[in-house]
Amino acid sequence: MKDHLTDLLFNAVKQLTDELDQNQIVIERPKLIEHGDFSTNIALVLSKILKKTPRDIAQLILDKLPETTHFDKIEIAGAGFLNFFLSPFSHQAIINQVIEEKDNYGGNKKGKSRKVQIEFVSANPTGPLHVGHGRGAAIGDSIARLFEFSGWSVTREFYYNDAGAQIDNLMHSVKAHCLNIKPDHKDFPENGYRGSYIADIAKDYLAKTSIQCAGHKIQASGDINDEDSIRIFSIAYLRNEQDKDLEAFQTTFNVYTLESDLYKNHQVDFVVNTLIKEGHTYEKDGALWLRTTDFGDDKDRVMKKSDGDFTYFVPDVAYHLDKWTRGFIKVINEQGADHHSTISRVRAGLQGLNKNIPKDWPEYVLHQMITVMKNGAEVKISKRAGSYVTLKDLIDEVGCDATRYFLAARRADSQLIFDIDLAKSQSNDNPVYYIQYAHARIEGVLNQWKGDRNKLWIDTMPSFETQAEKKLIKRISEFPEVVILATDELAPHQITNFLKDCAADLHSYYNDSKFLVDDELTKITRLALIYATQCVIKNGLALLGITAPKKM
RNA sequence: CUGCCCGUAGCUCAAUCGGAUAGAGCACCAGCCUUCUAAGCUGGGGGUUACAGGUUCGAUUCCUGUCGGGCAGGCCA
Repeated sequence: MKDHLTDLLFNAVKQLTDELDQNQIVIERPKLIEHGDFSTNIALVLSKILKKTPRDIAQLILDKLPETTHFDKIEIAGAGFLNFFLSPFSHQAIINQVIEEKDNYGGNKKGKSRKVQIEFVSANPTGPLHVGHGRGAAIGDSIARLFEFSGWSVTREFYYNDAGAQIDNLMHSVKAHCLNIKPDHKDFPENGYRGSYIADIAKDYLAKTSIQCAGHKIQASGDINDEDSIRIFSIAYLRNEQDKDLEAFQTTFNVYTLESDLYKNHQVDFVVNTLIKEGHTYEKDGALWLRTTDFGDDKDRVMKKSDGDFTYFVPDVAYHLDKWTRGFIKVINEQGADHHSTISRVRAGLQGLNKNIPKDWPEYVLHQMITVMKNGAEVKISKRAGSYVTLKDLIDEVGCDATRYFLAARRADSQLIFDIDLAKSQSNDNPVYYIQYAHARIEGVLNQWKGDRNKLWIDTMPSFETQAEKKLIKRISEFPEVVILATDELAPHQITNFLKDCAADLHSYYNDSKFLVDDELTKITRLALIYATQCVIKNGLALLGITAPKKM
């Protein structure tokens, strides 16, 4: 419909001037129903070129537009906007289309089955997942669902930093507990983790428990001096915990990549050697440096420390080379904003490999930090201090659906305040229930009708008269465009906003009109409309990983 | 000090890559259930979009500066 309108306008404008190409024609969806179903500002854009007032130009374009069955009315409004109002013929077509496509309505094939990889959460296995990881999970998983709905072949991936100094830290913390050295003791590792979960790990380790992790059984030796065993057991323990939390959050992954494997398979060595060979490195102060300034960084970075270890971003580069080698032309990394400095380093490292990797590859979505409030005070999240608001706590207290909604409903790049008490007290009138309620209400009506909803279809020209009906039809017709927008912008919150509006339109309609009326034609028409709405809400909620209940 | 993100109703957040009268929810006020789910609807109050300039038909959006918040700038991850 939008494309059709663009064609019509382009052909009309061509008769006035040839100084305009097709992609300059912008079709918008007006906010107010009084402004129609579509509108264009083309006359305002042309006023400078044609040296006429926008309203005069709008009239000229209007005169050149051919007759069409799609629109009832086209009018000039405001400063010179052209507003288009859909005809009953179009209303019928839209509703029937939704009913026909059902679960697929709103999706598209723009991805053409191309591969996209989305990495998110990627928490270090040094503690339970907290609210910040939850935000990453909600946003990352929803982006993945959006890409699937847009016809991409999606791989969801989780990267474990299971090597490096923080893991040693973890091991020493657990070991201290095994030796009965508590966090407040002077011999407890200075940078150790002080959360109570460390004691749990130590207890299970001493009890020689076995843990299921990534399909393998990891058995604790119970030997206090066996640091490797403590390390492996601790990682397995925490990975297992994280997996359970993510499962409860309706989030799954296809691939888990371990940092330690990048060392084992010599991928890190390969990256370092290639960078040396390509002449992007130098030695200084006993360390090996990468000249990232060649690629836009403001400072060169150390790759290999004077003690022989690599800095964290070197395996990151190796990991991304691996992604590239696996054929992912499109890669999206969802991370916390505290990682923003790694972007330039990873990209610089990849450029230095001279493998024709695009400069802006991979793409990043960075979510800002969450401020957690509890009992009117800010909770500082610190793994080392052991203060926590875990994802599990949230799911238990607020519920999976509401938590996912809340965390996905805001732009990633705005800081947000999560008030635990407020979330709990409002759990009953949380916006997500408002949307789910609309879905359940429709289900109730359809059940009482007792007809076969799969045979719902409008085959005579419908007469939708009320504002409520027109608004609702316009809304559901916008869904495919919202999906495209949300996917292009990597912004799931567009879906939550849309659903809230869609539910509001439905509730208004519900209070405005009765559906199960005596007149058969009116009844079928109205039921078809709300059934179509139910499909849209269901599909939208699915993009957010939120359930669509039939009863509430 | 430098770079990135942000600043919108009392509070939490939107605003279709520059559009029409800046919108929702919570909170507050007044109405609506003998009829399909009142977890709902209808109406009302509440704004100099941090501030000052600039660009143009038109700015919450783009540019410059100031103020305020967050995150980075470790041979930590």
